[in-house]
Amino acid sequence: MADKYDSLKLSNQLCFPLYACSKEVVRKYKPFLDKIDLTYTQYITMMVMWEHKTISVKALGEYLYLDSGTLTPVLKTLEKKNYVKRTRSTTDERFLDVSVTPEGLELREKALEIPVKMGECMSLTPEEAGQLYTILHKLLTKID
Amino acid sequence: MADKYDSLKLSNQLCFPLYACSKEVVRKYKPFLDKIDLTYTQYITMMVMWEHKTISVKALGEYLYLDSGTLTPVLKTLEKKNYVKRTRSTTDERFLDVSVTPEGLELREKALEIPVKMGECMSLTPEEAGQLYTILHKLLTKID
DNA sequence: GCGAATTAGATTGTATACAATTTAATTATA
DNA sequence: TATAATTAAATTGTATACAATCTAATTCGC
Repeated sequence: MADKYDSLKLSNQLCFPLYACSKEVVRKYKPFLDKIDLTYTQYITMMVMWEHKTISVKALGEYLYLDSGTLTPVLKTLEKKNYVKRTRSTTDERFLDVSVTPEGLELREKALEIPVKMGECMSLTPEEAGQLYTILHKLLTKID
Repeated sequence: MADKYDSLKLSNQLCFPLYACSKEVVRKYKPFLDKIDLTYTQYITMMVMWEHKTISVKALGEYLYLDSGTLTPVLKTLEKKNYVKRTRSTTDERFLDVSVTPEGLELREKALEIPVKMGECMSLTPEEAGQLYTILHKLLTKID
């Protein structure tokens, strides 16, 4: 029953389940993230902030695969919530330094349960999780 | 060097590479999709239309994991481009039937090269592609 | 050292996503 | 069968994403 359009079937795509899975997993985070009043994008931004304390928007964007068009409004929102501070770099004024605030660091404690809860939702064996991790990282580094 | 915050590191997340990969792959489609003047969301919608010819918005949303809030504007755009037609169902007027037009079917020919080109970009071995496919489908079905 | 090229971030415009609500049609039930 | 409950789309509001452009600061080439 093969025909020349088989490659255009949704069920034969690799990209589509990637896209759909990503959305569904992010959606799955929502109830947990609601508890600490963060969106998923704000959450991954805070993850970088917790690890680096101070970082430029450019470097942040490289970690998160996001550009300033996305990050600027996200960082302004996080600043309004008092989780980060934005200051122009003194050595090179083109750079904007983002720093986590004490309130931002406190949030880290409340966020600790999130990876645990999410792991429980994902019902993958450790082998599958490992394979998925390896393949996704290969894709991420090899794609451009 | 393990500390209690390790699980909150971006590099230890499984969801983040999923999210980042999905975005990067969709971005990779752009040059190919630009040639046929479709966005990625419009493209996957047309993929379902090519296969089903006529389908309700509800069924379309189940295939694509999208709700009417997303699909209504996408379908209106595709209708404006003359690729689909939207008609209220006569048997149950709550349903909206979406049908592919002759112009929409013509587009299928031009889209044929897209999965080929994308496959070349993705640099995964057949084993990896198979594993990824299997794991993503498991995740998609098991997550809710 | 100075004009050109580059760079970082902000802005603008377009297109998703999705939760929550609304509207209209259909079905279930007392 | 009249009303309540349910259902499918559309609408509203908020938050991304990202390409393209803009602005200001810095660096490069001569």
